[in-house]
Amino acid sequence: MKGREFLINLCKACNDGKSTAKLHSQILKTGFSHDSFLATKLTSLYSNFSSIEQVQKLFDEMPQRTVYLWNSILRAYSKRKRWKKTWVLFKNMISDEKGEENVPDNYTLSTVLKACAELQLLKHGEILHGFLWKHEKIRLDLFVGSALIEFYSKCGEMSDASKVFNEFEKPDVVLWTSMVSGYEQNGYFEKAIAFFSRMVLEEGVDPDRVTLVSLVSACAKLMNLKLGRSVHGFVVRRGFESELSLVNALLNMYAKTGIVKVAEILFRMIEVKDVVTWSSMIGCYSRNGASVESLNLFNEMINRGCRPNAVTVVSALQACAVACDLDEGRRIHELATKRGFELEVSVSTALIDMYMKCLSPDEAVNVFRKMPGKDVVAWVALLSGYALNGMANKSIGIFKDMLCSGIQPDAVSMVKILASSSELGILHQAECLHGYVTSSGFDNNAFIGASLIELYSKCGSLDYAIKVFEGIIDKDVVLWSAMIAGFGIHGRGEEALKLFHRMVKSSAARPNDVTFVSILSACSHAGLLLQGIEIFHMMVNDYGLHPGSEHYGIVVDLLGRTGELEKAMDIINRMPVPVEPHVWGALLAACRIHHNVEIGEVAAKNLLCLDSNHAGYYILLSNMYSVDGKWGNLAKIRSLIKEKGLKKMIGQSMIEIRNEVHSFVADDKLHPECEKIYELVGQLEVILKLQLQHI
DNA sequence: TTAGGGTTAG
Repeated sequence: MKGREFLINLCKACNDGKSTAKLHSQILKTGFSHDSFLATKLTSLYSNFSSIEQVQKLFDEMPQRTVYLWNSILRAYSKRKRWKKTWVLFKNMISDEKGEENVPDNYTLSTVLKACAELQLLKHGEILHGFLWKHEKIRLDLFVGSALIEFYSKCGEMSDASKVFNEFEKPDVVLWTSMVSGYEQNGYFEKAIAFFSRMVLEEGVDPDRVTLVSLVSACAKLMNLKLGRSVHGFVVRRGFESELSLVNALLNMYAKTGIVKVAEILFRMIEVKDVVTWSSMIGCYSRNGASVESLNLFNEMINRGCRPNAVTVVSALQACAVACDLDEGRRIHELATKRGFELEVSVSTALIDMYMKCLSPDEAVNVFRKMPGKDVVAWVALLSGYALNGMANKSIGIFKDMLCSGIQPDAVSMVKILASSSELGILHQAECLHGYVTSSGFDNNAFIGASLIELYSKCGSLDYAIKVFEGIIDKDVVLWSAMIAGFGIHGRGEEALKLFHRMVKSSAARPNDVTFVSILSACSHAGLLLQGIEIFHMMVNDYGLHPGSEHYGIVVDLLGRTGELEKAMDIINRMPVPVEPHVWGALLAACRIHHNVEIGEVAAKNLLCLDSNHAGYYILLSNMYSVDGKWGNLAKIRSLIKEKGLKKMIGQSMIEIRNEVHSFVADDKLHPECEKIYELVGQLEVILKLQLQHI
């Protein structure tokens, strides 16, 4: 048996494909090819160093198939994430006539359960679990236990995962971690944290780096920066800073909670970055509106030789969408095509979103057409994109097509569909969608409720909006804000104020920055100057909120409408946040109304510095000149518009006849064209809504 | 021969 021992030693020395092949030929030469131990060793060596085809070939040639050999081939497929094949092989294993000891053991079960988890084969996994009831020794193996927990949590069955966990008297850190991450991945973030606390405080189990990754992810999802920071401290104390997955999780936590500066410092401190590190930081910038930084980092990543993956591209495309940078978006599209992940659902969807936000709907539609597996997110990106590009009339058709394709909307998509429909203002359509919401059981969703209120408000039916609002018992801040905004857009400022005070006095909801946008603009539209200013002070002094450019814009609008142009100018000069174009725009519009060319020119100058390609602002300025008879200046502006080739999107009118929506350019020909339609349909029931829509 | 983890789209 000397030769066998020699071969076994040779196995230990094998560290690449070449030496494995050499060993294989020696085994064949020395006549040990029937030795099941050597065969298994050889299979796992091939599994490590060669292609799966070679492993399979070797397996097929084996005269005897022991459970060890089966385990080796199952692992070879599982390691390569070939889950379907792993499952099929397992089925072959249990019905194999060549096998002598083909009863699956703990190794087999943990590998196959993983395949069931990845393939979401709940029933199959449950049968395997049933089989284990007769084999306690295997069932209580820690590896099988963690595989079972992972299987149940990937199938969304956390109560079953918990039952498995409770069977273990002394679960190890991996089992505890499997539960923590199971809860985290199924959206039970509080439970994940509670489970972690139990593990550490009650059971005295020392968390390792993997446990901490799941914990940090839960903190990020809950925006629990306090706990997250303390975990960061723990990571540093324990010397886990070199664990990239953990640092990436921390980076992501700061990114998600909007602490960009800290994320930036952490990012620069990471010496060896991987694609996840880069993608997280690029995504951090995109989500926080820093599109220039995001795209610069994307280029830096490529220059440093790190290959972007689909996730990186999605984040970079978001930055293009934020910046309206169509050229850069197209370049990234090309890159995605070259790298072969253009057709991945998330990439295609991000492309649709980018093209739509860069106002190039045709390119978005091209991407959508090419997509192989359109899911609800892709459909909704298209639908919202049309609304954004002033073609909300197409949205409802897309929604119908989506339902016909068997795609069911979720809560987020319902919100988007309602928002797109609100661009049209067709009451009949709103009622249909409301019916759909009710029949699909989305009634109690506060976000959907708020969208319905907005939709009915924009369709002119404030009564329906109030009905929806009063019908929801647990009113949260989103709902209150939506209703206040509803009163606001109807010019019913007093009622908006009344509702705001009711909210403050009689509800648990605390007004946030959005609520203040709603109430301030309600005051502005109704010309309630004093009340508006009072609300603004309340926001700062009573609620400690920091007004953004949007709030300042409304205050400027408020002062501007009532002719307080100097005061408005003063507010702008003292703004602690960057002045965005719309603030100067509000002042310029006010100057036009009140014929103040002097301040108007200051506003225009600043405005055009910030955004020199917005045709609307030039037109606003030229209108101001024409009202005041400054024809020379007017001519200059007009020629500047021509020179720059700027075009203002033309307003359109929509008319719905039966179930068809028709749009017209809103000029003098509008009415005759409408009449034509009337003639066309004769005595048929016409018109639900006629609305001038500025695109 | 075996385990648990980090980035993305509406």
